Amino acid sequence: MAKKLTEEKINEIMETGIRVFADCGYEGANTNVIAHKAGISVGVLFKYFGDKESFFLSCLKRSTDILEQVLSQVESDEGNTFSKAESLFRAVISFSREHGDYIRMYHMITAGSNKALTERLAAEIEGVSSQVYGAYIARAQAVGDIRADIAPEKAAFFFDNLLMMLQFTYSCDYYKMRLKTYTGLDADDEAADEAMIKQLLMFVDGALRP
Amino acid sequence: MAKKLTEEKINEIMETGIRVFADCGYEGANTNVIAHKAGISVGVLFKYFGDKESFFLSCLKRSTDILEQVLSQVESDEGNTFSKAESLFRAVISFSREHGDYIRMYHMITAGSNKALTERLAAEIEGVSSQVYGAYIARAQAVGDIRADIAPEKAAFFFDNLLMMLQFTYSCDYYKMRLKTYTGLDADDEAADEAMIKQLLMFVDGALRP
Amino acid sequence: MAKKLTEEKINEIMETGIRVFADCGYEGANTNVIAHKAGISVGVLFKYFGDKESFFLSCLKRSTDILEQVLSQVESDEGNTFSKAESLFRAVISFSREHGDYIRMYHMITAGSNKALTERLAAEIEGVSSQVYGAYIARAQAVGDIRADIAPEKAAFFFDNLLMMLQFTYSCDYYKMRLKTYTGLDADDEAADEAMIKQLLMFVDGALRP
Amino acid sequence: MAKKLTEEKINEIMETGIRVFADCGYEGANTNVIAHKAGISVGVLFKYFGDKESFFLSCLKRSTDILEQVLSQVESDEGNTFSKAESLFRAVISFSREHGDYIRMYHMITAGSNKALTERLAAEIEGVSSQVYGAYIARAQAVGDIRADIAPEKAAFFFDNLLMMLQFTYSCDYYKMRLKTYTGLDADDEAADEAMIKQLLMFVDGALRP
DNA sequence: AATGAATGAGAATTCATTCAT
DNA sequence: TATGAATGAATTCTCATTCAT
Repeated sequence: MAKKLTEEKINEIMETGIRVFADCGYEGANTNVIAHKAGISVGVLFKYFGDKESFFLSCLKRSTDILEQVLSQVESDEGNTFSKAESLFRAVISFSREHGDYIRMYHMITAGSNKALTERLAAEIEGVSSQVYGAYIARAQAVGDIRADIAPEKAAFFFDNLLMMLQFTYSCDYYKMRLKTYTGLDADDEAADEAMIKQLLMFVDGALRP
Repeated sequence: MAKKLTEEKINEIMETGIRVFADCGYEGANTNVIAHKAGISVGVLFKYFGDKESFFLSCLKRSTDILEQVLSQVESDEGNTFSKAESLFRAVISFSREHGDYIRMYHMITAGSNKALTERLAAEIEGVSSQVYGAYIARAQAVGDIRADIAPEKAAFFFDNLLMMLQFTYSCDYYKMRLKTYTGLDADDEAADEAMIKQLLMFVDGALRP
Repeated sequence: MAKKLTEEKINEIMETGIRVFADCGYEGANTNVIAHKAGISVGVLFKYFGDKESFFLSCLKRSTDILEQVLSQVESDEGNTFSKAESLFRAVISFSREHGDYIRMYHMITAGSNKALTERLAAEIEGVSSQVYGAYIARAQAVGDIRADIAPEKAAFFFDNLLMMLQFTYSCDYYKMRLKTYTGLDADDEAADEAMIKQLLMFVDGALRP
Repeated sequence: MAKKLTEEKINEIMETGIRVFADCGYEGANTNVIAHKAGISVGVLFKYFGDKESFFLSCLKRSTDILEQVLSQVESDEGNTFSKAESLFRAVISFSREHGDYIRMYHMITAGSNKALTERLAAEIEGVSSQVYGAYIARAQAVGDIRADIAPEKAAFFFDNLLMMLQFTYSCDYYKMRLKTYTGLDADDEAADEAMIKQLLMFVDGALRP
């Protein structure tokens, strides 16, 4: 049986890992369970990924890569500053809903539990979104869509802050609850998205427009 | 050996717990290690706090209580909408620096790994800050300091989102790195706070002022 | 507070111990719980009884002593062989009901769990009933109430065997169940005693009468 | 390491368990010790048997099954009431000698320490011997070998009582001592069996014959 | 190369016993 | 002398990792 694992199978394994890590946390995740759910033997898991930590890092890399890909795509689309913001909001919400595991995984690790991991992480995540949003704000500023009195890199930072919270809000149970408590909106109800997006656009517009 | 633990000692144990939970996560934290670091025997830990989960909940309660206390204090202070915002920013930054463990603990748990815990958590954290910020925005709106076209509860929500990210930024290593990447600022350098606060004030002012 | 424990209090402590040991077994019994139930501090328990094992042995001694006392009393009463047997059966049943803990304690230890204990036990229990029943059978034989073809010590042994099972039957839940399964009788229903005693008398009478 | 345990090995593990449980009682038995004695890792013990209680129940089931098997075999053999009784006595003595652990295990649990276990036990042990002896007595009665004035189920009960004590006598140290004290016989000396069997036969014969 | 059974170090929790008060 | 809080060794059970097949 010299049938090496296909790339597709490897991705499937990581997807399973992402799901389990997101649900159970790093320590709480069980490699035996992950292997079983992925339909492989533990032997393969360890042969291909080394050990639990390396496997986790691989999963994390994959999830941030995919997120980055989606955001870059949106940012590079046509459109003016304002309409692009709307597209970004929509993309973030829909991505967070569909791939909540990725977000939660990212969220979990940025909380900095497990010092050793976080440190080894620094290199791995290279600012997922900072390039994307930095570029977005820079372009907006270039065409005069951004007030001049706020430093563009600060603006990009605050903008990203709002988007990160948007991610959490649409993927983590706790943040869904929090949304409900604050605004009465249900994160799982797509019909409510318009209201959220409209208000957020106004908020950001006010904050950034010259 | 027959001297009952003072309340102070109990608090000290919880502080140790908060630090370790914040560093290692819930599953990653080792009760033997916590007891050792706190200078007590494991027996005491379990006698006073029941089991690991209850101990964790006690630690969490303590950290959120203290945060809430600080925020309420600031919010109830004198001052107009604008100056109060500045006070809040300062308070959040300074609290996050001093009690980073509290924030990281909170951050970690809201990421939602360990489903069982998160659920049992819902009741415990009753929106730490939602009342505080809700009240702040409501009062601001009452005196006409807030634009009318954004729903006040949405405004409070976005406002809180920014403050939560501020907390993370000044307490979690990953977010400090992120701040550096975006803005070049060093979260540990207090001299840099003014710039951050000033820019954030402008951002929020623009977003909310009528 | 130089008030030494009264003998009465010591007995009360042992009674508590007997109850708990009988309910939970030796390893299952918790000295802290026993002390608490007895209304004393663990300190006292260990000061007066040395350690858990010694305390257990004291409890055991007490329970067998009391059993022996009751049986001796009955055996030394007036009456012929036959009526004395009936008195013994009644006494055993009523004692087993009232002081089931004693019997269960005895039962437990004779099962030989906890090797170390059983060995140290040998000396402690000096045949609780062998003297009593030996004497009974000897006397019966002396007056010609016992068939000559069975060796009197064997007869006493089989007789005691039946009485021991009677003890278990009226004190241990498992044996109560067993009685029900076999005969339909309810060990807790005193009205059913007459049937049991009558049948047992006939059985023994047939087995022993010349 | 990847060779699944043979059924034989699994039985060997249970035999070890039976021995240790019989020696130390349920609470006193140490799973690490059992695994070590059985030549396996603790991991295997828990993988195959779930937890300590389940393992105990498995051991108990095995020991009662085997006892029942032996008794049923004897009871279904050829022979009249009297000769069958003799066969039963011989079988019980030899089984108790050979598999003393089984008997002590059974004895221990029927003593009823550890309430929870005893209850869960009720269902497991379905009267090991009551069917066997009930059938034996019923058949004897059918052919007129049993006196009519004792109810057959009572007769079976007393008969079983004597056999249970016979089991204890030939497997538990305490009961061996007791035998010695009463009769001077040595339970470990097979040469002495004839005397015991003969006397017991006479006792039972007198008790039951019409 | 893949499997998955076995391993055993490690973690939570209990409880007999001590000893400062 | 009595107390009962504190101790920490011991116990059950888990799970990352290995390696014989």
